[in-house]
Amino acid sequence: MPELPEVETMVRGIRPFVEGRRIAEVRRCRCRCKPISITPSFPQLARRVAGQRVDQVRRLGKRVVLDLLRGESLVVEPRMTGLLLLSDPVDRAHLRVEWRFDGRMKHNSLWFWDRRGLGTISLYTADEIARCLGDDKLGPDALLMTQRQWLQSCANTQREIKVVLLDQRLVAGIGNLYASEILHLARLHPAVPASRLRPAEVRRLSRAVQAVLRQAIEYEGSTLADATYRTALNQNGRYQSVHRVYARADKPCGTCRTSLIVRVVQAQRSTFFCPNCQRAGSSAAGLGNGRRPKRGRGKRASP
DNA sequence: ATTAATGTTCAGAA
DNA sequence: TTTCTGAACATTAA
Repeated sequence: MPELPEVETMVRGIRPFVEGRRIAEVRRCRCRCKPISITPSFPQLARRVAGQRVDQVRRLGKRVVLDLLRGESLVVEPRMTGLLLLSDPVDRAHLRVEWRFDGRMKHNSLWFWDRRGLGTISLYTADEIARCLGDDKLGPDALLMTQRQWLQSCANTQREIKVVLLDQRLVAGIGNLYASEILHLARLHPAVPASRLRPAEVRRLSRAVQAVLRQAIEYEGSTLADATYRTALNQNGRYQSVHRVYARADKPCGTCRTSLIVRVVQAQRSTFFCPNCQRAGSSAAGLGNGRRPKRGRGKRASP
């Protein structure tokens, strides 16, 4: 499930073979699955993109953006099982779209592959990007979010911190897998209301976000048991070997070796955590500032 | 054979 | 305003 590290890995992988090149042709691959969502229609998109040169490849939250020299942008949203590939994939059954480039390099095509088909491809003008993916729809990138921004965002909502991490309007890039890993590293219980986190805890959270995402990028993302996620060159990610909690229900916690990892459901999605390392009440025992009840804001504002 | 589970986003409801 | 629910989809496991 491509989250920030996987999408960043896609961007870095395809960049050398895509930036600066001219798109000769866009083709829809024939597969018998239902067609994925393409905006505007595929023929229109293909016509507007053919002959255009790619200026820049970048990541916007969990999306890959190909800025074209003429000013429009292709936005690829992998969602659950979407991938960008440079090398001809083994499973051709779920290829969706191919971009062919002019010239000859080691790789001359870019494919969008998507087993479940929830992914989308859109061609946007600059206006449309601002409207559909602007600051009101997408929070700061998780790698750029400051401690101050975390403090502010956490103070503003009573929702459980795990659920908050998944809210792309608050912070862009974190998904279900990394949310669990981040909270484990930060030693925070996933069900704590965000507004109840103390400053020291928010600081741990902010640092854990950085640490987990950076290392996950270094390891080129997580390829789970179903082997869906692959890098652009069709390699496995390696961060799954670092996972402490995700998909490890009933296994011993690798950190404390005392408790078993627990799976709970929050907002209809699995959360994994260690009930020993991630206690609901106060943790941060050793750190100065031992206040606890203060964090008021508990009562509803009456209208 | 049916059913549940998987996770991201968005529309629409509470 | 804020938070919650279900639909979209393909595949696998129970």
